[in-house]
Formats: sequence, structure tokens, C-alpha cells
Amino acid sequence: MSGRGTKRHRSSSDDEDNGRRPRPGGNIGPSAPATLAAVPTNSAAASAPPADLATARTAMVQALLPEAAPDHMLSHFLNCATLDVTAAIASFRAHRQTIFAPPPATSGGDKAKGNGQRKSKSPSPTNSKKASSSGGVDGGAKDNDGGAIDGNNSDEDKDPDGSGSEDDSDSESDDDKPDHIRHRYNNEKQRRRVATQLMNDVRKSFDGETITPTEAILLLVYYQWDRKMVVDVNDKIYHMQWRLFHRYDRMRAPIVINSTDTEDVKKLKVREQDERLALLIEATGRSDVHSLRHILKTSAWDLVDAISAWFHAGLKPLDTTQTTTTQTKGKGKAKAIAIAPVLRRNVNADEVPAPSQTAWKAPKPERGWGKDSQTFEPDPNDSEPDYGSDDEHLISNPPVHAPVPVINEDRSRLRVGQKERHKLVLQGISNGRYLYRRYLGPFKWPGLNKSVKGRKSTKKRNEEFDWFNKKHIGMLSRWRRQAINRLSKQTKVAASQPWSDEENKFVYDLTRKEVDRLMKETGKTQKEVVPLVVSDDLKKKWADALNKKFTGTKPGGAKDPRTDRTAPALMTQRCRLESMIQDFACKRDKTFFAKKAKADQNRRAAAKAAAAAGVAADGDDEEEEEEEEE
DNA sequence: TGAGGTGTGTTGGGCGTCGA
DNA sequence: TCGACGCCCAACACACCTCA
Repeated sequence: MSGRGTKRHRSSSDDEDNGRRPRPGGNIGPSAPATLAAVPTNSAAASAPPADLATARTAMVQALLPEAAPDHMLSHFLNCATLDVTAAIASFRAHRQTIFAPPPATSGGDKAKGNGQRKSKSPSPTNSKKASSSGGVDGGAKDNDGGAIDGNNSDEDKDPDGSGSEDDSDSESDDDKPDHIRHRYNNEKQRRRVATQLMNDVRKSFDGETITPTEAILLLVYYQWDRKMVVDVNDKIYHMQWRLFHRYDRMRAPIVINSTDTEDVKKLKVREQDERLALLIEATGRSDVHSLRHILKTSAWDLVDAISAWFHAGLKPLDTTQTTTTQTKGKGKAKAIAIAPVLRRNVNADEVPAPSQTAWKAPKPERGWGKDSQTFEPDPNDSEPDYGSDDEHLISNPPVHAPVPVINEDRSRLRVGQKERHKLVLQGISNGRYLYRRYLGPFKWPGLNKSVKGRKSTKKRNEEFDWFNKKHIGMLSRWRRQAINRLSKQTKVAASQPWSDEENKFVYDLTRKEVDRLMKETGKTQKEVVPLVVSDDLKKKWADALNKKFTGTKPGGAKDPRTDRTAPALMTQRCRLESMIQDFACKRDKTFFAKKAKADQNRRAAAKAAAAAGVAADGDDEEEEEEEEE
């Protein structure tokens, strides 16, 4: 998060003109996918090139519509073809062909057309609404093939408030239900449709200004598919772009793992790849992880380009009966290896098939979209907003921490009676592999795929999980928190810091001073002025004083420097100190003291047991004991 | 990797007070 | 009497540690 006046990090996709958009000239930023290098640099075409790149690019855009492409790509192909539009178009289509439909499937009528021209009969996103319900070319084929996260559509799973029911994954009526969109698989049409709705919302709210499909999708990912929030939280279009710039622009840069990289660098790069694959899954909702990984790999892990390609053309599922060629180490020989299918699993741990033969294709985009650009960075004159208040609002929803290789990470609270079955599952990408975790606990799960095996527990799984049971919800919540933290290596809030004696004494003295002041002012005794009624102002003053004294220090030899404590935290601590309770009649925190007593008891019991074991060991093997003591 | 223990911090419902 | 406001505090969420 960088505030106003803070030095902004330059993205790897920045270039000399400060990333302004649209980008004139033909320079290809470092963000251009490495695969572009494969395109021939010379064209045999002899037609006279137009005078300047901008004119040529306009001509190319007109010729290519509706295959809209970002400026930087067009510039690249034009430069390669020495500004010969015809040749550039041919190269561009050839390149698109390799990226979008690798490798060509042997079966059926889905073979990619030679010129790469999309001739999908799919309806436009708006029209697809009708088609999806009436059995149109694309819409008729249910593109999820049972791919809702919930494999169980029984009435029992219908949520009264509709927030947790997971049936038809592409239902138009679900377009305003972020969770429904977010946690379903292969609901690609719905996602594109919601992006189009977002574009229309933006146009209405910002006097006809538009965003690009890629921006819309990434904004929806950022705001967890809540398109209302995108418009509500951002006052200006360039505010959205600043967010995208900071969060996603770096994900255009190629990731190449070199043999000379150190292990740490390699790990870092693999993690970056994991992050991008997880985000591509979040953006597209696709279940066929192997296809998405292949797409990213072929485009040097340019996430932004992959999303753009997905939106405009669709990403064809990999035919896993085929093989792909890979360079073998050292010998320089290409080796054919089979493509292993990797499919995401639903809440019952059943694999969700890839989209069907036609369902993956994107419909023709609606008119009115903005044009893809080389960077999300707005004109620097459009000053960066101060995210302060925004981000405070965002702490709970959506989370402000950086993206991690957890798919659809959802750290929102579980609530008793709120059935959110997607929270039984945790998915992620770790070291390039798809990771699936399913909560089991000590419960019975009828219908759950037998392949899911939990830890051998001594407890019997003879009870079904109850969404209305506070204890059950608590267990699931704890499991999720632990599993997400272990996978993401990131926590939602900072760890709490123990109170040192010095801090406790400081808090005591603050109250002492206030009591003394009141006694002097009113002539009353201490017993008469306590317990104190502490106003919000005074609480804040106390917290400020405490932080002024201790923040950044390590009182009592603490491990980490103290961070600011809040006023409520300070007030809580007053009720957990015996001295405060006795002297100033602070209300005793009964739960805290009960837990503390129990902990002390446990410690004493453990010490006693250890001592007893020591005695027994003494008797059994005195020599061994002596060695340990030494 | 699941789960329990522990200490810290936050939340939201309940309650008292005050002014119209 | 009623609504608005501020304060209190029980409940619980959270991170971290540890063990099996």
C-alpha cells in the first residue's frame, strides 16, 4: 500500500514513457510475453508499409476486430513485419493460434481454424443468457458438467438466505451473488457476463468512461466478484487502475527459471508461478488446472495476457490423450511426455471435468469495451488516491494482503447457521501442483469421495457436521485458519504481543493518576471514585501515552519490538490485572482468570507427571538419566 | 497435518444516561 | 416516553506453540 507522496515502486512493465496509456510508439516493454520472440522477425510481404506505427496499428486493429489485442502486442508484430499490416496480422494470428489452442485436438469439429479467426456461434454475453437456458450452441451444453463446488444438490443444502446454496453454476439470477460466482467451477459464461455488467456499471457511474475486459475481470477477482463494491469503493476509474497497477501489473513480466538461479531464487520464481496460476483459476473458475498451467507456461507466465486471451477467445482445454514435447536437460533433444490431467475437486472431493467441447469458447465481446493496454498504470497526472480510509474498510472484505497461491482464499468469518459449504474445502497451488484439502474433523460425511483420508484419529466419526452447532463451526473455523496460514504463510492480523510487567505498571499508573485527580477535584475517597467511568477520549489518551512510551521498544527483554496497542486492548488488559481489580475495582475478566487457572493446573500436572516419569526412569535406567542430565 | 492449549485483541449486544 | 449515544463486558476470533 503506498500512500500519497510515497515513492512508488516501478513495475517491471513500466517503460520510458512512464507507463502512460495508450502507449504511442513501437517499444515493447519487458512485460511482453516471451512467446512473442517465437514470431518471425522478418516478413516476406512486400506491400508498402504505412508511414508510421500508430497509423499501421489502427489499420491492424480495424482488420483484426473482434480479435482486439493490446497495443504492445500489435506494435510488436508490426515492428517484426516492418510495419507491413498484412504480414503482421498473419504472424499475430499464427501466434494466437499457438497460445490459445495448444496442442490441436485430433477429435471432432473443434479443430482450430487455420487463420485463427474466431468463428464461434456463441451468443454475446447478454444473449448467452437466453441461450444458456434454452439450449443454444454453447449455452445448451452445461459447461460445468456438474462442476458446482457442491456435488450435492439436495434440498438440505439449500440455504434459506441463498448465500450458500450451490446448484446451477451459470444461473443469471446468481449474477448478483458474489459467492455463487466465485466458488463455482467452469461458470465461464457467467463470469464474462458479470464482467460485462461491471463495464456497464462503470460506464453509467463515470460518464461513459470504460474499462477493459481484463481490468474488469481482475477488479472482480480483487473485489471477490462483488461488482457493486468495485464501483462503490472507487471514486474514479483511475483509482481502480492504480489498484490494478499495484496488484497485478507485475504479473505481466515473464518468469524464466534459469539453471544458474540459486535455489532461493528458483523457489521464489516457482511461488510467483503458483500465485499466477491460482489467480488464473480464480479469474476463469476453470477446473482443468493442467490446461491453465499449460497456457501460462506457453506465454511465459503472463497472467494478464492469459486473462485477456480467455475473455476474448476462450482457453481450449488440453487434450490429455496427446503428448507435449519438452526439452530434455543438457542433451538438447526434445522428448515427448504425456500431459497429466489435473482437475479440481468439488466439496465431495469428486473431480470436476474440464469444460465440454464447445463450452470453453468465448462469445463475441460486446461493443463498448476499452482497449487493452500495456500497463494498468493510469496517467501519472491522475494522482494516486490515498487508500487510508478505503483500506481500513477493506480489512475484513476483501482482505488487503497480497495474493497467495490459495485459490479463492476466503477468510471471512464462519457464522453459526450460515451454510457455506465451499468453506469445507481449501484449494491452492503449491510448487506447481494442485492442492486439495477437505475438512473432516471427527465427523461423518455421507457422499464424500472415499479417496479423502484424514489423519488417523482416536475419535470416532459417528456424528454429522451441523452448521447450526457452535462447537462444530468453531472447529471448522480453526481448521481453515490453520490450513490457510500454513499454505499462504500469511496471517490475517499480526500476532498478539504479551504484556510485560513494565507495560502493566504503566497502565496501573495511568489509572492511579486519574483516580488521584478525581479525588482531589471532588474531595471524595478512592473507594467513592472507583470504578472509574472511562470516556472514549481518556481511553484514547491512555493508549497514545502507552504507545508513545513503548512502541518500537522491547520492554522486559521482549522478543519483538512492540507495535501500537489499541484503546480497547488496553481496557481489556485492565480487567486482567489483579492489582487493578483490587485497587480500582476493575471488573474481573472471569473467563481469562478461569483459563489461566486451568493452564496453571495443567502445567503443574505436567511437571508432576514429568517428575514421576523421572523417578520411574531413575529406577529403570539410572545411567541413561545421568547422561541426559549431563 | 489435525487438534488442543494459551494469551491477546476485537466485536456487538446490553444497559445506563441524557436530552428533546 | 423515546431515541440517540456512550460505555461495558462476555463471547469469541485470532496467532502461535506444541504434540501426536
